[in-house]
Amino acid sequence: MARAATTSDAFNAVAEPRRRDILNYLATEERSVNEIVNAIEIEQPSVSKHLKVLKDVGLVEARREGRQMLYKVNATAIRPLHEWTSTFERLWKHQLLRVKERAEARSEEKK
Amino acid sequence: MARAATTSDAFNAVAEPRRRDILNYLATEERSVNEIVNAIEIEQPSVSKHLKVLKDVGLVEARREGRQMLYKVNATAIRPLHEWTSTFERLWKHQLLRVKERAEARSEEKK
DNA sequence: TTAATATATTCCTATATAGGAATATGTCAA
DNA sequence: TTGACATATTCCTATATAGGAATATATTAA
Repeated sequence: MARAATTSDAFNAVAEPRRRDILNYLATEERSVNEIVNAIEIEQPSVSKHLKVLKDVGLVEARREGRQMLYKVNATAIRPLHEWTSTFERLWKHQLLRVKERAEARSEEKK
Repeated sequence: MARAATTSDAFNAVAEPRRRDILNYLATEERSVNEIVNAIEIEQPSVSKHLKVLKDVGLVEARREGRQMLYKVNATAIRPLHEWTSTFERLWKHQLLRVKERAEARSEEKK
């Protein structure tokens, strides 16, 4: 079996760094394909293909305006990712706390 | 060009659902490979391979104890993912707020 | 040493890309 | 209609899996 399709869910779609670049760029505003092409440095066909993947998993929405297609982020589709990572937040806070404690213990020893 | 390696970063490693299953299972406690195999329903060689990927990107740490290898989550490696998704939090809260507002406007019309 | 247990690795194959090149489709203006 | 602009699609190929099967390695106990 091969890897799951990039369009199988937001996790897979977002694994590709270029697609995260696109989402980051769209975070502030709705943009046309050409604006994306100019902002990120990728060929237009590649951008269109990435946008298709993002659209398939609901991470972006598109609407036509004249000759242009305007894309914007559908942030709610990113939420499951955020929520999954949140279940580990308690753990890394705990981890970082222990790192800090150890550092303090070490500086205490030196006194 | 093919897709980036699963070991290229946490985003790619975590795209595979089985690996998220493993991380979820390890979230509560350090576990041996066999415990993982029994908990998740995957063949042992597959589990070992997934663990290798997770270890390569620093998502888990391993230590030997007798014949067993004990794995635990390194939660700090999940943090970049959490942080990236957080940049969109403002957006989905805004989106959900507007959905709510529209619903309220509709129910107001009906009165 | 040998056997048993625990885990890792290798070999195999079907499958799915990502990007480049070329081309198709869609929309507007003259 | 025709040309120009904007975007999408198709075709191609190198590459990287994920899982199954078989086997290798490591560790302990007898």
